[in-house]
Amino acid sequence: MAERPSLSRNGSKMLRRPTIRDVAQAAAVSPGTVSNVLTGRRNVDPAIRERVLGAVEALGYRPDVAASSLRSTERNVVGAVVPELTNPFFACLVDRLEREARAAGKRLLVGASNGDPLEEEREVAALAAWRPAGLIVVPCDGRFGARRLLEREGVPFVVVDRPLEEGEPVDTIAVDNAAAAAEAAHRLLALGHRRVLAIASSLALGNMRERLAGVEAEVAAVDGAELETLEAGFEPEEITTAVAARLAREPRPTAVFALNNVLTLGVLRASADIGLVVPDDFSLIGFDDYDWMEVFRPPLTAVRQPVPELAHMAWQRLAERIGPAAEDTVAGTPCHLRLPCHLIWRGSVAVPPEVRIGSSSSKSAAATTGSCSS
Amino acid sequence: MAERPSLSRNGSKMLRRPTIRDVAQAAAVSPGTVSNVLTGRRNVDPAIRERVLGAVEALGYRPDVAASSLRSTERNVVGAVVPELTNPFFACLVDRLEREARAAGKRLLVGASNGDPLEEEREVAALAAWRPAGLIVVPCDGRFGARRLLEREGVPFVVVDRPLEEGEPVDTIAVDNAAAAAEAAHRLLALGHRRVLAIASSLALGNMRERLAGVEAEVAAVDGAELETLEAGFEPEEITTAVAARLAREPRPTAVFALNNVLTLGVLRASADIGLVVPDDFSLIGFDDYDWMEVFRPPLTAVRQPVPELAHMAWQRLAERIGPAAEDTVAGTPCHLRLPCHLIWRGSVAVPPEVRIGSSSSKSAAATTGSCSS
DNA sequence: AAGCTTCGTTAAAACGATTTACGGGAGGTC
DNA sequence: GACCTCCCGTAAATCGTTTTAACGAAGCTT
Repeated sequence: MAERPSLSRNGSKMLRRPTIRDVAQAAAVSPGTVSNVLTGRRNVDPAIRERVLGAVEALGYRPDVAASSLRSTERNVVGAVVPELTNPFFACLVDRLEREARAAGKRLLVGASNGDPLEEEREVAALAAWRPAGLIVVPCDGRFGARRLLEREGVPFVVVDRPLEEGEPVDTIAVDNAAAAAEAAHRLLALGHRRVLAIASSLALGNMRERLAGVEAEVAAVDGAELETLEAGFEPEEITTAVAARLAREPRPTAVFALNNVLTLGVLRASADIGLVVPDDFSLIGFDDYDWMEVFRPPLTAVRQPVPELAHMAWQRLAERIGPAAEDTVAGTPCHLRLPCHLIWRGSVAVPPEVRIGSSSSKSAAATTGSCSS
Repeated sequence: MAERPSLSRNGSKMLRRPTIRDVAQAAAVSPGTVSNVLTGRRNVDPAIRERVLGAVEALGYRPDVAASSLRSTERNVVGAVVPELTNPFFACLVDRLEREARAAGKRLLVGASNGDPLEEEREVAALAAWRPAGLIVVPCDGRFGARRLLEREGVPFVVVDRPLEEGEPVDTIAVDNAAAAAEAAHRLLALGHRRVLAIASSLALGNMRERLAGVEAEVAAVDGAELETLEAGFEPEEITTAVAARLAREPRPTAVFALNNVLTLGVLRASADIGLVVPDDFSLIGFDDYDWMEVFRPPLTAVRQPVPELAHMAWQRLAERIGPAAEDTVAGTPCHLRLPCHLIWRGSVAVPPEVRIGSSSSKSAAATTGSCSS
């Protein structure tokens, strides 16, 4: 029971942080009782509880997270790995996950893979070392090699936004990419567009493949309609040049569908570079909707993803996996949840020139109701 | 030395995660030696080191972070608290800080205060419980009440982006708000603008006050020039209505300076709502520059902040505070670093109508070189 | 060759909390 | 009143790692 007033280097008197033993001593109880008061695991006499809380307050005691999580069976962190923090879609996702975590009394540990499977694996491994309750991952390719590690280590995880390759028995929370893309394509076709260009980042991504499939199905159903696909990559510059190169070439598509927010921006940049005007020279729909798209001129038609719901459902699913007896009840039934998107109809889509000549109707397309059929 | 093969609930054979003792046993050395190999704190015989690393690999051993940071003197996390994760400015900051942390072998723990000083304090307290090496904070008001807690607890911290109230001996890394705002204002005045509206979120924020001061100084130096200030808040809706209300009233300013990215968006929304056109009805400059502003029509003139440098300097400063003998060498000299911004001149600023009538020069302002004088 | 330093390994203590096992007192039943 | 149960507080064990202290071997000096 030796005293340890521990001086700091500069000699000033700086008491070390109070431990649970200090609190126990101040309240004249045992450390175990203090723990019981703070964690609430066992009942404690009200008078004693007050004394303990008083001592906690007086000393400014705050439990050491490392010590707590070392001994405790309770896991108090959840990891999240996303391709990039600066992409507003992922930023929003992380923000919502952080709120979910806080509401559950846990801390969210975020990691970025920067689109590199190797970094992703490193990040997943690093997070696994924290003994997290689970991981929420947006994989940067359809393989998600790091899943082996998680399975070996017994860490529950949920995949968000980007479905893995077919047949993987993995919990997946995503939007209904095919339906949302199909609805957008359907509207374009209905207006008379026959040359549609769909721009994806990479076909290695499940969400991109699904969106393309949705568009493809609609285009195939319309006689004389042609779908062209462009794989434009991830970096702004490469996207811009790739898109500009295509748009400068005849025959130019009458409608362009940018399959994520970075691509939408790339299309706008390319379009500006080569002097094309939306929607006069081509119509534009983007997957992902952001504030600035509403005030853009023309206002951009876009598919809005329900990111908060995505985060909520991912969290909920992970909670099920974590909960007591999780293995018995939900192990055999990996869920593949699909949330409906919402098509926001604005002014960046017009009737194509061919139709425009034939009919005398107004140039800009009339907005019909744009709710997404789930 | 009892065996513990620990079965999981569903009865499948699942060995517990290997510990350092397992590795030690497999390599026929003591746990201390394994630790020395992995942390590199002490020299280990090459042959033994190979044996240990082999055992680590074979068992898939990964040190438990909680146990490690409980015992170690080394602090392996750094906390970051920002007002909101979804604001691209903070998202970018967090992204860069995360990279800095990773490069330093630490993990960044991010927390959001959502603009609420109480939440901020809770978040800071929560992060302090992790025994972080330090904290990087963007406070949500000029008081930063949570600093008491940090000082009491002895946690080093650096304030970023928003300087505290005068006279606070606190490390602060920010941009040169006054100079950047002054340069922008100077350019507006030089074009002939005399009614300037500066829109801030809240005057409780140090960065806003500095930016206003920069504008004010320039306006005061020009005869007949008037500066009007609007405090528009933080939420998109309130900003939009406040700005719209002002812009609908005569006399309308000929130039608007939105003092952050959210405000810029608010101005654009308000402008669209009441049917005004930039730059015909008023010129617009925004603090903060983002990708979409370049492709906007008209392209938005903006002040670009050096966020990566901001993050780098903040990290570096924190490292100094953390490093050995930090108290002796740097304690008495809180630094107030100011990084230069860059004015990106685009098409959203025009010559005001008064001048336009008088002269026969082109309507849109000619772009002169726009580098920011530090 | 004795004595001293240096180097590398090990056993054991320590970090700060939670959990377990135990024990004493109160209350209830027969 | 004996006996059993329940409740609640305490002491001690424990989590998995790092650090400290001790120790033997090897190298160097004189």
